Amino acid sequence: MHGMEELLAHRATWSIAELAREFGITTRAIRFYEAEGLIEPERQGAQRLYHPRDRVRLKLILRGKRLGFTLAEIREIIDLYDREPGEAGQLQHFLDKIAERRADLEQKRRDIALTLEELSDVEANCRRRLDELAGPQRGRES
Amino acid sequence: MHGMEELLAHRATWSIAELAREFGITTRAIRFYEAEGLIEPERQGAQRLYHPRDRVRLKLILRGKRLGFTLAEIREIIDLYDREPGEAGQLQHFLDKIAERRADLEQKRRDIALTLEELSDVEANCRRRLDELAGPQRGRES
DNA sequence: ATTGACGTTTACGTAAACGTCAATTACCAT
DNA sequence: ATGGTAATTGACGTTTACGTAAACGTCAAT
Repeated sequence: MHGMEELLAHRATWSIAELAREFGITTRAIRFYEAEGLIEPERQGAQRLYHPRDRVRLKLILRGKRLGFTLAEIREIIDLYDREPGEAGQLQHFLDKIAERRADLEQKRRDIALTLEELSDVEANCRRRLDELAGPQRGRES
Repeated sequence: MHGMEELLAHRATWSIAELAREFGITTRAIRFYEAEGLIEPERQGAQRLYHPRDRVRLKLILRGKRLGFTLAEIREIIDLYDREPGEAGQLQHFLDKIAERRADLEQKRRDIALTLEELSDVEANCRRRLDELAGPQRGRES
């Protein structure tokens, strides 16, 4: 009944160590993402103070990483998310970027589907052989 | 009406340069994959000769890379594919490996779904603003 | 006053996945 | 025989994404 609030998202700010624990990464990594321009925490003197916005970005970064995007690509994606203004030309270029990302993601999705299918095949073979090893005590089972 | 057969998969063997062209990678990369134990082409003296099996593996490698797997992970996956024997303990350990891969892929799938949704939101906002820029010539449409 | 926990910057190290020469060698056509 | 083209190995360089260590500041508790 204590320490719960450290895990929940109610609080408005976090220290670097808290975020590191929460996301299972090192503080070094978090500072590195900042150096790469992916997050910009507030400063209280020398200390960094992370706001909900930074937490969200961290989540996006980690998700991007799971998908195999480079930090540069992740930055592009994040930039797509929170950009407000937009003259017509910019917006069109913007839509193009989105289309690129989407194509990439859909390729990945196809790749995943294929791999999952193949894994199912492999697994089926595997189980069949396991049955063959376990079963032959009594001829065969149906 | 010539050179077609280089693109098709009928032929039984390929040179390293042919495969490099076909898959859009460098010969250096192909040799590197071999050094990492991901493919083992036949040798004709000094030359390498690639068989259909090697082509398939190259495809798997590139697919794995698109999904952000490391070469070590890709090797594990490939090893899952073409392994014949199996004592019971091995087979179980094997099924565990498959389960791990599957979990990883399903996480990626969720990540992709989320990202695609968010991209759709961003795109919708973007189009709305484009309309706002183009539309106001005549009050508003609808 | 000191210890400990946490934070900071700066700098160098490292693993992965190739790229980029360089120096040879093999094969083919003229 | 002689280019020209394609292949080989080996060595070193490069980028990405941090890890690791050093050297120091800050603050609260003992």
